[in-house]
Amino acid sequence: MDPPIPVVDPVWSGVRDRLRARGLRWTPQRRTLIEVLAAADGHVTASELVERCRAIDPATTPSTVYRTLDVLEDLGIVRHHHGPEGREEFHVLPGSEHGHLHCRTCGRSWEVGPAEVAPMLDALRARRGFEADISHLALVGRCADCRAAGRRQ
Amino acid sequence: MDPPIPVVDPVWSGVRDRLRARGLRWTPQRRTLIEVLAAADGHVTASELVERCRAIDPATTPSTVYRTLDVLEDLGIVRHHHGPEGREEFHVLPGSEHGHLHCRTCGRSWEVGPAEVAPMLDALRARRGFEADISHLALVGRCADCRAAGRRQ
DNA sequence: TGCGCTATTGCAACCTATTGCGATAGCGTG
DNA sequence: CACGCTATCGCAATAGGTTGCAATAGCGCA
Repeated sequence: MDPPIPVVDPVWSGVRDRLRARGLRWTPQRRTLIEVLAAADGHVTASELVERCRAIDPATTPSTVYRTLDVLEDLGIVRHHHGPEGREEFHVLPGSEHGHLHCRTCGRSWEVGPAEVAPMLDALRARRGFEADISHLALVGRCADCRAAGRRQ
Repeated sequence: MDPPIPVVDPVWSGVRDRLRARGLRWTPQRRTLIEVLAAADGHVTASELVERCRAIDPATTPSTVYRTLDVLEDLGIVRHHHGPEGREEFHVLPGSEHGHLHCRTCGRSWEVGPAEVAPMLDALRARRGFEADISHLALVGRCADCRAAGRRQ
């Protein structure tokens, strides 16, 4: 048993079984990461996750976290996309698929729902047969506030 | 063919003056990078550029290349965006502004012109006031060939 | 419960990219 | 043409991220 995690959320409680069903294993390291992810909200960078895991288990190794994240992405439990600096950012599922807007000037970011990008995705699919993955989409630019304020770069 | 690079292209021949006009300098290291860029076609990663510079001048230092690329981007001579792995890729101007499509399965990439994404950009501008930078756009997904062939990941 | 297969871990080395700093060298000026 | 200001260079150190490999430890099975 694993008492330390009174996981109630069915998404998280099912992870163990989903791993096993694939012949993968449920390890203390993975348990730690799941714990961190369950508490995470919105976007987190990989290094933030490493840090939070270390807060729980100081022995946490970066490589383990990165490899586990790959596994979880395979399972569809997390999604990653590349932030404005090219760093990986993870987004915890469930939740609707969405892309991201990053303001180059102030650094804030927003989510864009499927509806807003659907026309473009449809056009790409129709004209080129290219099926784009919206959850990996990250648009960089300038937000309304920064434009109004005339702020640059 | 390309002889030893008697740069004729006005874009490249003008770089020196554009640098000077800004109080910046024309150095052998920058000349080397310009030479490499002039010969480059399409997209190149930063490390490819470092390597090619080393082929011309073995003493080339990575930091110099990276810093020079920043300067050239300021001048609007190159653009960078983040490839599927999050690595920086540079694109040489001139040429129309465009985004990129990366096939997750086969790794190939294509360019998308302004027309194809304009509707989305317009919608974002109208609804959120967000001015997205198309040249920084990179969409990841699966191309027509891979979809037709039923290839996955 | 004990055994064995093999997924996973942790370490260390490596790669890409960035930054601080003293030394060097463009280039505008006199 | 020499001088001096300062942009740029090269080095070394650092950070984020990845990978190969030997050792460890889940977990299915008898």
